[in-house]
Amino acid sequence: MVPAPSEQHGDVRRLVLDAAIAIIESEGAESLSMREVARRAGVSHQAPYHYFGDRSGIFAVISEEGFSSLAQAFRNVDETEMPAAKAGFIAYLNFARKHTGHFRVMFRNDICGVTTHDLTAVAADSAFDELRLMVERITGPSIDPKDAFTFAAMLWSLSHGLATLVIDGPLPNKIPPGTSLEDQISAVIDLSSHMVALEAAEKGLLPRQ
Amino acid sequence: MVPAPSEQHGDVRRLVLDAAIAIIESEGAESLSMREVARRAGVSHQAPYHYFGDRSGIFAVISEEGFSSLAQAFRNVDETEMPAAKAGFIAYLNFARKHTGHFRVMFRNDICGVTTHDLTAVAADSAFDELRLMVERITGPSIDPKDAFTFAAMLWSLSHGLATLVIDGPLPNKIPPGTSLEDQISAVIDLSSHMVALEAAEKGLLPRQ
DNA sequence: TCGTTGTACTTGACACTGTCAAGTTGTACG
DNA sequence: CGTACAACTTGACAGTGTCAAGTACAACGA
Repeated sequence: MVPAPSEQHGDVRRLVLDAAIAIIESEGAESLSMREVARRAGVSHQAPYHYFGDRSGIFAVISEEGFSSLAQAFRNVDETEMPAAKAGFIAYLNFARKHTGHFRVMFRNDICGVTTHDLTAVAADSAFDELRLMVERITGPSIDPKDAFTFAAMLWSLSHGLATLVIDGPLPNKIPPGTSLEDQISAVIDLSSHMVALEAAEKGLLPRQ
Repeated sequence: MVPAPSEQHGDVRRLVLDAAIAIIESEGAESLSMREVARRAGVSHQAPYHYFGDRSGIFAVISEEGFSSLAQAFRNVDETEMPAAKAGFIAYLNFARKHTGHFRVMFRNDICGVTTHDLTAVAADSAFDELRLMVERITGPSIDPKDAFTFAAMLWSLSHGLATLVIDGPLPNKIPPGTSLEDQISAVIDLSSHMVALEAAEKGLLPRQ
C-alpha cells in the first residue's frame, strides 16, 4: 500500500502516539488497546510494537513526553503578573487539563513505571528540578536545600492533588449550588497561594512581591 | 461440589472481593482480570459476574468500601494530641498506604465511576462531609460555608496529592541523600499543617488549641 | 407430593486482546 | 550484485470480558 502524503516515512511513530493519546484522553488509559491504536493509525496490529516494544513502552513514551512538556510549562511560567506560587498552580492545572491524556499516564507507575523506564525517570527529574527552581523564586535563594525539597514536595502535592481531583476525581460533583467549577478552582488556588505566601513570609523568607 | 466450611453460603462474594483487592494491591488495577480473581477465589470464571455485573462493578464496590472506610478513618481521627489538620493529613496518608488496593481504585473514574455508580458516589459524599466537619474543627464553626468548601477542597488536594505521589508517584525516588522517606513525609506534613494553621489564624478564625 | 420460582452458581461459546515468531518489502551500502 | 538492516505485515496462540444457556438446590404454595 502506498502511504498517503500525510503519513510519509517516519510519521507512523507519531501517528501511533497521537492515536494512543487521543484514546487515553477520551476513554482513559485502561481501555487503550494496541490493536485499536494500530487501527486508528492505519497500520497493522504489530506496527506499534516495532516502535514501542510493548504496551507499557507506549505509556512510558507518553509519560516522558508529558514530564518534558510539564518542565517546559514550568519554565514558561510568567511570574510578573502574580506570585510565583499562584502562577505555578495555574500552570500545573492548565497542563493537566490541556494534556489530560499525558497527565493520566504520567503518574501511573503500574502501567509505565518511572521506576522501570529510565527516559521517563530522567524527564520526571527535570520537571522536579524546575519545580525546585520555582521554590527558590518563592522563598529566596537562601533557603536550606532540605527545606527547599520539603517545600517543593508540598507544592507538588497541592498542585497534583488539585489537578487529579479536578480532572478525574469526585470534586467537580461536589461544588455547592450557586458556584461554578471554575470559581471554586480559582478560590482554591487563591487560598493555596495566599497560604504559601504566609508560610514563606513567616519563615523569614522574602515573599517575592 | 460441597463447599468447604470456610466458604459457606454467601462467602463467595467476599472471597472474590478480597482476591480482587489483593491483586490490585500487588499488581495494580490495570492487571486485574476477572478470570484470575475467580481462579483465586476458587470459583468458576463467571461467578464474579453474578455478584458484580461486570468488571467495573467490582471496582465500584471496592471504591465504595474505600470511601466508607476513609470516612470512618476521618471520624476516628484523634485531635487531642495534635492539630486537627495534621491529624487529618496523617489519617489520609495512612489510609492510602494501608488500603492501597482500595485507594488506587477510588479515584479512577475511568474504571469505576463516581459519576456512574450511585453507591460509590454516596460513599464519596459521606467521606467529603466528614472532611468538611474537620474543617469546622480547624477553623471554628463560624466559617462561611463557601469558604469552608474551598478550605476542604484545598485540604483534600494537599492530602490527596501527597498520598498519590508517595504510593505511586515519583516522589520516593527523589528524596535527597541523607534523609529517609519517612522523614521527608513528616517534614511535608509538618510544613503543611503549620501553613494551614497560619492561614486559619490570619483569617481571624480560631486556631484550635 | 408436586410443580414453580428464584438464587447461586457452572459450562460453553465468541470476539477481542497482547505478544511471540516468521515473513515481506524497500533502501542503503560495500 | 549481495547483503544487511529498518520498517513494517501476516499468522498464530493463550488469555480476556462477557453473552447465553444450562444445572443444582432450597423455599414455597397447592
